[in-house]
Amino acid sequence: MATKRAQMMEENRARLIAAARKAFADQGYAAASMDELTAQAGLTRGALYHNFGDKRGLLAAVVNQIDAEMAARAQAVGARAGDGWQALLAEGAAYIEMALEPEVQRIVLLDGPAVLGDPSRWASQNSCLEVTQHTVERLIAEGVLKPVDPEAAARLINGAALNAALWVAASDEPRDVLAKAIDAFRALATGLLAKPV
Amino acid sequence: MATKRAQMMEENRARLIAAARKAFADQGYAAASMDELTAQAGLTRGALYHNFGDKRGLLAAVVNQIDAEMAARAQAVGARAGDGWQALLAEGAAYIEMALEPEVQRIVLLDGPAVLGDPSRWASQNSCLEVTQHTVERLIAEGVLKPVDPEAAARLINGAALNAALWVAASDEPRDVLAKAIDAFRALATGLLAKPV
DNA sequence: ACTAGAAACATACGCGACGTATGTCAATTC
DNA sequence: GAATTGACATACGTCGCGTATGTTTCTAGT
Repeated sequence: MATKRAQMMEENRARLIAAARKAFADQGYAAASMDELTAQAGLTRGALYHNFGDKRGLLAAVVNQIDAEMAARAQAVGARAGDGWQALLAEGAAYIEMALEPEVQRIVLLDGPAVLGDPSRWASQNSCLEVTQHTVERLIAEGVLKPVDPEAAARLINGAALNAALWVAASDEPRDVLAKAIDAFRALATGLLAKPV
Repeated sequence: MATKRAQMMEENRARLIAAARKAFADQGYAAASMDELTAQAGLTRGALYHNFGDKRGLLAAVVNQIDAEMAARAQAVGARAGDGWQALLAEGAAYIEMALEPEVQRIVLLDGPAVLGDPSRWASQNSCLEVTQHTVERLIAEGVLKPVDPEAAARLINGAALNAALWVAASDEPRDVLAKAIDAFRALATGLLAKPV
């Protein structure tokens, strides 16, 4: 069993993170109580401070988990698309749609940057961003995109997408607004094409 | 003098907002103490809760003030540019540069959305966004831009610009990175042109 | 196998901050 | 000129984070 101790610890960490995802998403980071949160996980604050150091540490762990899931989903969507250019558009649309989920929005887009600082400074620096950047790099190498800085392009693309998602989520008619947002996103993205259509 | 009372109240409001701008920018919203903040302004929490209701109300007032200043600056930059298209690019670059200021970044870009929710829901709905949207609408009417949804385009443009600014500010070599960001921004923006260059 | 040590977690406490309820004083109005 | 309104100060209750101390269980060395 390779240390029953470490196994229990990993399980407790997972339960705390799961409870935190729910609490942070439902009430927001500031309003979430560590006592309630840990009780929900069947533990106490002692476990929390031992595993994550402080409240911010717990948020960081939660963000990393969600970020990894998002990156995996975006990559899957991109892989399913035909050529690289379609993949980039598909990934962008995927980000917009993912950002509609309250959990992603509240934790990753609102509280995350405010509490942890700019995402580029995060330890596991934004897997989402890396996926986009890799796609951009490949397309530049293939001559599909203009030779812009890959990181800059990836940042702007993701920034536009995520901001659009906040707008869509806050609107009264998400379906209409989502269509407009994706439409405008595709238009913007064509600005990166080496040979405009 | 039209009521000395109202005059004093307006002055106190201004002093509180000024102290709050400094405190929120320096320490962040969560860490800023209302006691210190009000003392800095030569007042007490009584004045604060009477004028702004709660801590969020004070932040909202601060955000509105900064937002208005930013919009005015962007508009001035845009007016100074030649044609409408150049104005749009200039405004975008102006936003990126404004977002480099710690006050704007911390208060408007990080804490603002986290505490007050999505900017589109803010009472004095984002003057910055309105300026960009008006510019876009004019350019669409003139046939310079593709007929996309103006609000969507404005949101994406601002989102990209502000996100780029966060990146620039967090980087180790802001000058280099700023150039890359503006470069990529201009490339992206050309995607909106009806007749690509 | 037994003991010693450490680590994971629980419990108890202090500190600080927000929001409210009550009090006070100045300005406006009749 | 007196009363009332309202802007602001003061005092208090409550809550939540972080830390310091205690306890129990698992691992390791002999």
